[in-house]
Amino acid sequence: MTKESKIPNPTIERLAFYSRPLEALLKGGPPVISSEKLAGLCGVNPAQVRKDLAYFGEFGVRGVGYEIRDLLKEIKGILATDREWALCIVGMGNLGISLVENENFKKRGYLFVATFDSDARKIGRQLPCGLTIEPERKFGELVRELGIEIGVITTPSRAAQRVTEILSDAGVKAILNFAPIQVRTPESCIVENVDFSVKLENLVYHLERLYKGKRSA
Amino acid sequence: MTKESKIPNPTIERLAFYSRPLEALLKGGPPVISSEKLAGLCGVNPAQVRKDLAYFGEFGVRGVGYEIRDLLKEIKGILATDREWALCIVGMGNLGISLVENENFKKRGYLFVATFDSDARKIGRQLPCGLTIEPERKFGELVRELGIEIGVITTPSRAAQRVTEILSDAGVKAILNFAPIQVRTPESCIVENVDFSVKLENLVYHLERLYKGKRSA
DNA sequence: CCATCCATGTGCATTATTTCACAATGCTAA
DNA sequence: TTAGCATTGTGAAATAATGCACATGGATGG
Repeated sequence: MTKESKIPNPTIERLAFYSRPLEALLKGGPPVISSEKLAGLCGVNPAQVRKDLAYFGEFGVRGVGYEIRDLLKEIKGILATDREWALCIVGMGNLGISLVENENFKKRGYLFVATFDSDARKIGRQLPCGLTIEPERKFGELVRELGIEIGVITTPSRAAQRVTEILSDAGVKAILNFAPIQVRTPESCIVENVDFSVKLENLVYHLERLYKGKRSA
Repeated sequence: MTKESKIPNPTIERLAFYSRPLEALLKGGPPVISSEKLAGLCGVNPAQVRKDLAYFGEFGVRGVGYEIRDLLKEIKGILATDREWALCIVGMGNLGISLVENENFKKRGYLFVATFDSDARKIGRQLPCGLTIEPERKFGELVRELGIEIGVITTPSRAAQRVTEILSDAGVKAILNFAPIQVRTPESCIVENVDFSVKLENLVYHLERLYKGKRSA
């Protein structure tokens, strides 16, 4: 609306970040928050908070701060988390199941509406959440019928690329990939990767430096 | 060793990233890879690959490329993933269990050696991997006995800060936090956060822009 | 109605990161 | 032994992101 020409990617990530404490603050406490307070809660610089928000409009009142309820609504509007999204998930191992059963997703409007696996022994099994594990050949049909826009991949690495292709062929527009491999998608499909081990490797790198007394970053 | 003065954090993350395809390439194919090929596999710029590596030494041969086996060994040395690390995990819900049972961690030398929960009904339960769920009061004792350096938090948000403090008091030096909340630690303890919803929110933001025909970043 | 206060919104300097472009250099083959 | 080739390693330019510092402008109280 305002100057959405060139919005830094980190800004988008931080918006999601800001919404966490805001949600908590809704339930009690003052109805207004300053950029300084919010920044403190998120571990960032106050100017950063103001600049991030300013990309999308003027949500604050000078001399006062930001109305928490309004700000949250604005952020959700920006991120498009003010609506529900239909997800499917492929690969119903432990991780897949833990995601499907996770209440945080549902609470935020991310609804798993179909689960898939290639293992014949799993197909047809009913999950606690009520969904049944479907065979992969049903992708196309179910994606269309249920209006699935986002696919989550929790298969082993070796299956991830194949699954990505089947998903994007079926019309899925975005993929959240938990397999520790870089999957390729056509232009029409965007990907985010979540790789726990990368985070751990980050940690141990810094740990090791600490032990050696080398400070870096 | 070479010029470790000021290494960008993204570089560290990418090193972990590079190691994924390298591991796969070890099992077959030519023994040498060029920065261009590796970059292609990881979706980055070739110069980036070379520069990232150059922070730590000269691992390639001009006109030839990088010996895959050697390069992988170097990267593992840099990241300190050439040794085993003892982890504990707190919060044995679905997610916690899926992490403990995850083979990827073990394969990379991240060994869960203790699991904790505050729920009396879970304490004492034995997991498929052989570990028993311990009560939180045993933190101090077990962290010391088992040489635990890294703690993983998979509790609900409301417990995350408390658990962080108990962990760092017990002597844990690094924390991987899966709770969608920013935890504060003393200087002596470093944190990495993994927040799936943030990734999803990123995706839906971009999805929404796509639908509206607005290209950004 | 005006002066003061305070936190926002923002231009600009700074810092960080990426990418280019090319010199350096080991290999290969004649 | 030398020329040619291919790919690294790297200074310097370009791009991106952050943080400062202050002008701006609502709110409040006299």
